Amino acid sequence: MSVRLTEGAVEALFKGVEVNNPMLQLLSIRQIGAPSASPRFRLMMSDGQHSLSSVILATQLNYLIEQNLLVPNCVCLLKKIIINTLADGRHVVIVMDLEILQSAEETGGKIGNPTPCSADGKNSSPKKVSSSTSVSASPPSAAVPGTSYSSSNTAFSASGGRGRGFTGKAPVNASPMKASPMKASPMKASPMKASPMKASPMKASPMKTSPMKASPMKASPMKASPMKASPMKASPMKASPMKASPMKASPMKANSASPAKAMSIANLNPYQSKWTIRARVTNKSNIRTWSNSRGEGKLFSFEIVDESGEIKITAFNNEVDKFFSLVEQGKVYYISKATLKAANKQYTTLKHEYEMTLHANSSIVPCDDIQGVPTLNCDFVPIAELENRDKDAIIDLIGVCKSAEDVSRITTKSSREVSKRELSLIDTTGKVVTVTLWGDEAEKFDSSGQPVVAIKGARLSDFGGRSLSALFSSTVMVNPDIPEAFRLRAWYDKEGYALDSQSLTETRSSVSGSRMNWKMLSDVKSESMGHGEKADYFSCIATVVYIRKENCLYQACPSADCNKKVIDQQNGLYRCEKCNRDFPNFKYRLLLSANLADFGDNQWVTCFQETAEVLLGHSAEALGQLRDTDEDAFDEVFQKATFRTHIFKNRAKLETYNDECRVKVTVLEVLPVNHREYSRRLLSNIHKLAS
DNA sequence: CCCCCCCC
Repeated sequence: MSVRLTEGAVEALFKGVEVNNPMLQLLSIRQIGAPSASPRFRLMMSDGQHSLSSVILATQLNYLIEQNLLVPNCVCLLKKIIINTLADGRHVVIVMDLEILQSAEETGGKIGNPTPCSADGKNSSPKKVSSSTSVSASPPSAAVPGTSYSSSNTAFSASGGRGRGFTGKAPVNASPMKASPMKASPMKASPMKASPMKASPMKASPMKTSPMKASPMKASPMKASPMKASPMKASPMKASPMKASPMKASPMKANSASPAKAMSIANLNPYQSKWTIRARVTNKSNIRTWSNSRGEGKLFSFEIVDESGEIKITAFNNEVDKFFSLVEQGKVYYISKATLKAANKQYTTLKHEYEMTLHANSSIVPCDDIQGVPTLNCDFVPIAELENRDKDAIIDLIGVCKSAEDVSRITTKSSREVSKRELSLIDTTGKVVTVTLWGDEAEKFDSSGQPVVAIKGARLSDFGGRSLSALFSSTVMVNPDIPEAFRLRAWYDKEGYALDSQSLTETRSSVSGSRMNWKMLSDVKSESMGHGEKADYFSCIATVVYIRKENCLYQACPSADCNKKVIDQQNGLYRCEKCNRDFPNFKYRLLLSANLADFGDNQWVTCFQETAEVLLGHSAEALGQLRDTDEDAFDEVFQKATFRTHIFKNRAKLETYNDECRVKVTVLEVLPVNHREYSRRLLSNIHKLAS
């Protein structure tokens, strides 16, 4: 079988015209520069008519040569190339990604009799281009911002383990090449595919991700106080990241010596130095110092985002002095003349192949034109879904901070002191998860008012089942100005707060701790609980067998701290004796009597407002409305709450009522039972009964 | 050129 080389492609490339997906034959390989751990290979490629020797293989493809996959006479599809223009006007083609479509054996020798392209005017009569790749040199002026390259198949498209969405540009395969000869080739099954990146990951998800990405976002990351002065504001993202501009569909485009105004982050690479990007700072670190055998110094780093992707930037020493105060979280800048190097995947949570280092000539200029520059790309994972995610996954999460611990100091294994604070976040899945904040973020966090908290890039741990930990690279936002946050706020205030929510994180303080004084209901009588001077506190796992719905609601004084029952004056006013005032309104409060049972006994208990709301799964206010408007629905609430099993934390105290002494049990907290705890208690009780 | 991501 034979493949068809892309006629005319070599001549086009020689002239600096980009060709999308040319199919070329490799004629020879030469190592250039000093031998090193990462050598450079120069290739001579042919289209059957001409040959071109100014072709350099990007080092990440060196393995193809080392493994003898890329050998003379094989036929390659160049899937991503970059054309660099040298000072003297010559062009160098960097091959970023290629696929070997036909082995040297299959090809069986040199195709045609190509003559070398050289600067001596050999190319004065451009040949007609083969139908498989229309070569048309667009004028440089046609370049648009962010598309200084023709797009290609797979290079730089999103892939990898990061769960969050990536608003990268869709890969546009503009190549008219249809049936890939590869399909028919026996090579297909072999590891000849040169692309180091997974193919076609883009179709996987950008659209299914949260609407946030398509929305303007005003966030207030805690770590950035300047944010308060300059709220992040972004114009809406293009609704469809999958849509390609006509420009990008152009199979070829002239490589401009003076690059277009803005390059996209996803296209940044070490092989081209003349670029400017326009991007928003999303995650600025503090200044850190280091001291090791190689020396000492200071640095800070930050991450930037544009509509194509994200990249990390680091500044050292002089550049720290120069740029630290200029670079503000949330602001947009033009950035140019920085060094690109391979990202150390061990340390980055971003997906970019490269990261950036600022140097003496680097330029960072604030940019007022923020049109189209997105803010954070978050792909929030529902809390219930965390159970199905792998340990160590990097997760974006949003939830209402139901509760938070006080900040505490811990000492790490390496004897460093650090502050930490644990938050309990809940979302509409009704599940709760513990998130740990560290350092400054832990100290500054204010949980008052149960704020909505969004975290980009937290790490999932399997501690206590499932829990999350903020990283240095995480961004924590309190009450971010995004639709998800508004939705969560409304949901929580309406119903979420009254949910008998279950935590994915089992902590000692919540349930399984030694602080729990576990009892069976029969112990209340047999141990004469509540008979002492002080009340007895105990916990049990029990099932609700009856809830008295009569008189469970009362009309209470509407003032904030008064829950006194009001007297209906029958004139539209309600009197609070305690406040000595008449009010035009009241609030509903719950005071519930329920009968709980376990295998040994049953017990009447009292639930006040908060515990009653959890038990019934509705707010007192909602129940009051329901009783007044829909009695069937009201009854159903009680039916649904009956025969449910929970953990009850209780207080037992002897009370005298109408000259009769009896133990009153008040429920202080209702917690969900998980299977593990249930089994543990069951075993413990069996032991107790047996002894 | 850093690379710390911690604790129960």
